[in-house]
Amino acid sequence: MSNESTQKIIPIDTHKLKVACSQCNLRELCLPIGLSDQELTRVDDMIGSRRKIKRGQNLYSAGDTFEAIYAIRTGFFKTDVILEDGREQVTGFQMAGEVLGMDGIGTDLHTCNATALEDAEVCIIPFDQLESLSREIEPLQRHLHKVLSREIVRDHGVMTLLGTMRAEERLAAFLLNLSQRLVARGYAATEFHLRMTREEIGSYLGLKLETVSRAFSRFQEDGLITVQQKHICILDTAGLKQVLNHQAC
Amino acid sequence: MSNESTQKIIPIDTHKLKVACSQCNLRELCLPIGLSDQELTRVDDMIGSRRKIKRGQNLYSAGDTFEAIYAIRTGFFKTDVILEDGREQVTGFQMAGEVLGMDGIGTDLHTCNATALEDAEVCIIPFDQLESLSREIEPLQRHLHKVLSREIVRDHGVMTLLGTMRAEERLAAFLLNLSQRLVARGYAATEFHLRMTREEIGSYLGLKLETVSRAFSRFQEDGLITVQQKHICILDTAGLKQVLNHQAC
DNA sequence: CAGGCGGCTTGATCTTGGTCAAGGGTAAGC
DNA sequence: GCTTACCCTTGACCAAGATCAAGCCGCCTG
Repeated sequence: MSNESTQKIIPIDTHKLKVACSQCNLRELCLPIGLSDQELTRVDDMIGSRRKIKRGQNLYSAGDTFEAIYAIRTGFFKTDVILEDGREQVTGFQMAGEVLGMDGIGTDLHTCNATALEDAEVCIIPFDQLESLSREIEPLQRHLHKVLSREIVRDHGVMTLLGTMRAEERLAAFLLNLSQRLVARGYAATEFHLRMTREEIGSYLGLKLETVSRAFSRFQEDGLITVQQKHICILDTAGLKQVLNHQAC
Repeated sequence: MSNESTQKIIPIDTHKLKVACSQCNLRELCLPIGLSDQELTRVDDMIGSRRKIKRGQNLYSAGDTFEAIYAIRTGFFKTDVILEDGREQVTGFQMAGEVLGMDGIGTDLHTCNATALEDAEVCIIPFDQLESLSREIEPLQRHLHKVLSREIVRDHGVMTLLGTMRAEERLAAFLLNLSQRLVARGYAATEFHLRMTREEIGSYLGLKLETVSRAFSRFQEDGLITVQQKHICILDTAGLKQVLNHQAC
């Protein structure tokens, strides 16, 4: 993975270094399958550049003019909305292979902040070029629509979580979702480092950080997981799923 | 407005009666502005038929195969997700000029139920035809993307409401949002009939029906609104907005 | 017109999660 | 290596909203 970068001797401007989509191991997450070589080349040409974002920096902020969407190559992000009175709502956590910035299409302004929770790199997908290309490449168009739609469905899931679940159910759902997405990327399902703080988890789940902390402790007491700061091991996936289905009290 | 229909003497099968988009007074809500006559004709051709839905019936249900999205001509809908254990989360209320069904694009299956809360009529927009046409008509493509994106942003708003607001703030936000959307359709801003039950409002807002009822009563005591069953008058819009900004206790 | 039902309101009580506070661990910076 | 700052945990207490319960209103149906 990091072979490429550690072996390089000659200094290269990585911003200009082109890692073609056609070569990217995240391809199946970002692009439709079944594109012809020629079509893939055109996609490669569209994604002209990449951008590195340091931990803590914003990829974009609410109010920025919308020009592109972003495919995450490496790193981990949160998106959030800040209310006038300062309250924060984290609307999602995004990892490699996922797409950021679609909130801006509707108004040509970004409506939320996207912040790197660890050093990250994204592919910049200029949206007008994407629209143009997807008018010509039908599978690309279809894929874009699917990505947009899945975001809507994902949001419905979060609404359901916030509207109907109690604290421990929410955290169980959160851990299981994270685990599942890591598996899809080839990582271990049961052991991982959280990139976000308890407060950010709490904001996402509609809970206070103390409640998140207590729920972690409770899960640990019950033998469902082990917690050491941000290092989580899931010991009993089935048990976590039961927490989810155990509705009410 | 209703001149057209009241003046018709000859009985006509309204299912076959074509009310062209080009003639529809909701056009500016469904379609981009600036289409040429020729383009509008092609859109008219695409939207082949309409469908009436009786109060209480579903336009589509979770699990149905996805084939079309729907533009509401008349009536009022709710969309909801039912969890395995029976819990319901209402994900939105939709009125004339709004678009339903975009949750199905991602998986080719609808992921929620769309239920008419009053007798309704929708325009059926076959999605493959819409994709095809939007590959040719750039403003149509752009518009579709904006509609999808705005749905995402709307969902973020609901997530914020569910994640950070207390009961009375939620209800105030709900009433103001409803009022604003009615105004955009030429209705009175301050007086309207709720089409949904307290329980459905509660599900949408992540509250129990009793809490919704109490919040209504509280607003009435405070002189912000009058409530008679489902008939609402907003007496003090500014006051409701203050409830929203008054954060915490 | 009577009866029944669905939906709404209101009160009393309980529970979950929020709030406030103290203390400890870890990692980054001097 | 020490200090500092951030993050996390845990406890005690509190309050918002859920739950349980009773009764009412208005509408639909027979």
